[in-house]
Amino acid sequence: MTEVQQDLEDMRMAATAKALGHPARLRILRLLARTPGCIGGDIVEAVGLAQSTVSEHLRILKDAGVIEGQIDPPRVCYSLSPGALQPLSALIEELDIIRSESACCVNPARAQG
Amino acid sequence: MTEVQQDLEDMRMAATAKALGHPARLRILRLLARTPGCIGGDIVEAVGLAQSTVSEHLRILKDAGVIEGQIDPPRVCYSLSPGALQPLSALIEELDIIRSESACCVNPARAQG
DNA sequence: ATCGGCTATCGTCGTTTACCGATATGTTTT
DNA sequence: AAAACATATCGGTAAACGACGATAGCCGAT
Repeated sequence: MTEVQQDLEDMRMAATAKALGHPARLRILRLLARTPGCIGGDIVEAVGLAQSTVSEHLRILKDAGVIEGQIDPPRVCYSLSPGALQPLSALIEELDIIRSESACCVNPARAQG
Repeated sequence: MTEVQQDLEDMRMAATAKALGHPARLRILRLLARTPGCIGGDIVEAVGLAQSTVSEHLRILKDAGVIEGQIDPPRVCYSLSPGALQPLSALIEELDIIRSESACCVNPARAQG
């Protein structure tokens, strides 16, 4: 992977992580994961914020590709985008693997100092 | 788990996700994972930002508990905090599991509509 | 005691976020 | 056509973020 590709990848993953970076949005995601059918204003009630604020959080999640909305007038049915968080999950795993393959942080030359 | 505990948990996880929500910080994490010894200004060079900016990113990562810094004068040796990202990883997995256990988003009553 | 290298903090600036109430949009029902 | 409903967007405000240069703090070396 070239440097530029890596940068783009980083930007996308950072955007995904950023979308998860708010308690209300995590709450929304949990709610969507567990609620099978179309829910509407239920989300508003569940998170305890104004409707416009919740709508904004939903937009952020949608822009990040974490959720999808399908129109079902007069509602919009939101649901998790399957696999959208996979890259982030993979990164976490990757960091752990790389780390454990490398020596500990402490420089060997200093480890005895 | 009580509602309040869940909220606290959400706040912590959101804070972790937020810390990952910037390309420069992902870059730093990858660098730290792969670099065995103590690196210092190398990080500054690698991310291509001002030293003060990088220091700020490091502080954010440290505050979120994602990395640790151990003093090795006149440097500070940063390294990944093992397991710090595990809760986030677990959440992602949890969302996927819950989702796949539930019916699809579409309300059955409307699926044929 | 001073110098030099490394990291942290401060002050600043412009941008973005979070939140809300109010309003607009779009769709079904009456 | 109008009413009812759900969601999106707008306008505004306060706070947080990202970036930088300048400067302060720390410690080893001279």
